[in-house]
Amino acid sequence: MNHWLLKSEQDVFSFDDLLRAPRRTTHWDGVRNYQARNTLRDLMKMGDRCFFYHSNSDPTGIAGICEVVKEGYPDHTAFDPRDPHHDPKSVREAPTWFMVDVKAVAALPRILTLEELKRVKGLERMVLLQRGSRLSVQPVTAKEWAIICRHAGVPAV
DNA sequence: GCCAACGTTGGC
DNA sequence: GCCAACGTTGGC
Repeated sequence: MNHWLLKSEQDVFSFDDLLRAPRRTTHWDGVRNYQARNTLRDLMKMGDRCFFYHSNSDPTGIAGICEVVKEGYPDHTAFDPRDPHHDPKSVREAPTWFMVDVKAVAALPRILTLEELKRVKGLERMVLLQRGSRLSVQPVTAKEWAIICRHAGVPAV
């Protein structure tokens, strides 16, 4: 099983929004970056766990854990001219952009803020903490996952 | 293929 | 709101 981190702005779609969604599930649409697209399309597998991170928020940090419940499939919002994420270059016959479905597993007992994560030993090389890191879908190593779960006081599953 | 200009992300 | 870092676009 692999682990990932997904970024969302709290006031656009928060972890609480995911908890309130039907079946606590949503499709992770709107990603328009090729590296993140490759991860969504090729690497994220059923049951993989993801940290749900609030970027550009107050506070900024990891709010909860979710899991992949549907593997990569075309992001239909790219086909819709009225959608803010519309991309005319992506067509149904040859989609450019992909998404997965994720389901909420549990909120963390408290939000682990970015500031706090920066001080946790063992996370120095985490993608999230690298200078200028903007990837909205990114890998988390098994070690990093375990360290963060222990820090949050939740089982590392 | 280079690279300047531009738009976006996201921490602060 | 500012601005550094990054990815993409497009002229050449």
